[in-house]
Amino acid sequence: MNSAANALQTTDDPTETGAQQIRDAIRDAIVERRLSPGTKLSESDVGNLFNVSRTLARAALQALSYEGLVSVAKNRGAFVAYPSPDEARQIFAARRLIEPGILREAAARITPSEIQHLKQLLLEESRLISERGQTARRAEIKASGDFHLTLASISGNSIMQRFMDELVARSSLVIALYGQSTISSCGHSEHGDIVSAIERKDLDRACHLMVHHIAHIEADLDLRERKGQGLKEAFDL
Amino acid sequence: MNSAANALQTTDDPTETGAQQIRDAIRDAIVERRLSPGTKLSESDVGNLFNVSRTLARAALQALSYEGLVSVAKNRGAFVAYPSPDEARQIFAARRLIEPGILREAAARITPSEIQHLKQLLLEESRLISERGQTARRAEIKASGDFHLTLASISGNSIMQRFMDELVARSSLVIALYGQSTISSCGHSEHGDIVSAIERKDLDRACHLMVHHIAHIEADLDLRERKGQGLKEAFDL
DNA sequence: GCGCAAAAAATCGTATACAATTTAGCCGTC
DNA sequence: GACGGCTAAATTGTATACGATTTTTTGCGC
Repeated sequence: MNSAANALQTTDDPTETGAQQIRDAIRDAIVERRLSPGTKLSESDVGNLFNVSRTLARAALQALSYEGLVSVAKNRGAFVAYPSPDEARQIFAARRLIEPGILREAAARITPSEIQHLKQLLLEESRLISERGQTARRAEIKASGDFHLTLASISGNSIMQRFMDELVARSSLVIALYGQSTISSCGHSEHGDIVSAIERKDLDRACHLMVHHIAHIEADLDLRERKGQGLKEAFDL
Repeated sequence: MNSAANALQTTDDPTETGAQQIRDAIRDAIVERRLSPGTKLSESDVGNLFNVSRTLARAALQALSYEGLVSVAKNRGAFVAYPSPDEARQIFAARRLIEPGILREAAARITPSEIQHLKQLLLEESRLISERGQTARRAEIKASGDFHLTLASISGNSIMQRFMDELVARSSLVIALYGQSTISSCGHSEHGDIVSAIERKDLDRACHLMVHHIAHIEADLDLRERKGQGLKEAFDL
């Protein structure tokens, strides 16, 4: 039995149905960049990988398509989403639109222990940045997103939290595709600045920092149309 | 053959798979309040109603659960969502957070023909308000939401548009549950005011109006906890 | 060798079948 | 008459089966 199948046993939350576990497993793989954009996810393959029927594999893929992490083409199958530059811009535009509002909500109801939790996240992030190895890189990617998701969770609005879940996950895909700087942590210190501003109750400053932080992430992208991977374009430059 | 099954034939978009058509049909029924919150949607019943297998019925119900219009409990089945007062507050909080941003985006790129389109919507809304009959009421509900969705579409961000789709649909459920005033059109004139402000390029004013408009809708709700329909609470008052 | 048509394989869309769980009814006991 | 457990019916969870569509391979003529 392979490791993917084993992974399912580990999270034996009885309230979660099989398809949901598979969905979560694949989502993690996409967000942590173990699955590249454009990778074909055939229903049979996914089913075999997790030792379940195509029925469950299909349900999981459908779910991921609602989140925009997988694109399914009728009669052609499912693929890890390959966001276009325009989609990428929309994702970051949405984040610039949403996150300041979430930040205000979060700052208004944040407790000292939650501030402590945020600082803990920052520490963890720093630790991962200094570490080397692919495992650390993957954990770092996730940790960077977790900062934004934690703020959303503190805001107390589970609907906005779900929207942010989607946007952060899709951002990870975009960065995998169009990111330039090898150091994905370019914005880590900005996280710290935002926490500081929250602590000082300087909401305007915090929002300002947040908007710029998102803009910085986007500025690190090279959002030029790439026609398929490994085409003529790759050679006759 | 019943009318629901016929309804499927009408929208013969070959790109839409069967489950999607059923999903859309049920969604419309929920948004137009032909299905009440809490109604049980058994997979077999849905399948029979649309003359398809449980497979497709299940897929449609799953899809609706991702949109928050249907809640599915493991091993217990699917029900038309019965949003709690807290959920209702979150929905409107999310709209207050999102819609001003969408409005700014939309106003920045709106064309004269799109302004014309918005005014057309307002006229249509007025017409429906003056008409009587349940059909007109349902159309009015949809038209009222369409105003907000059209703004989202003008904003050009398809991700935010999808978020708004969900929020507007769920708002309709909330109003069905907790709405007080018989006249759901209490906020119609506010739509007109917003368009006027957009036309004058007075963005701040438009946003201000929008936030208050949403607040007005929410203020018309009686967000007190109702324990199930037809419980003791209904008698020993 | 290259292009193109037809056959073969792979993959998806949907229906049906069976297992597992929940719900409802029934009956005996207190 | 109310309560608790047992059985049967209904409903969901998952697997398998089959037809339809797409993709790949094959084979032929040029």
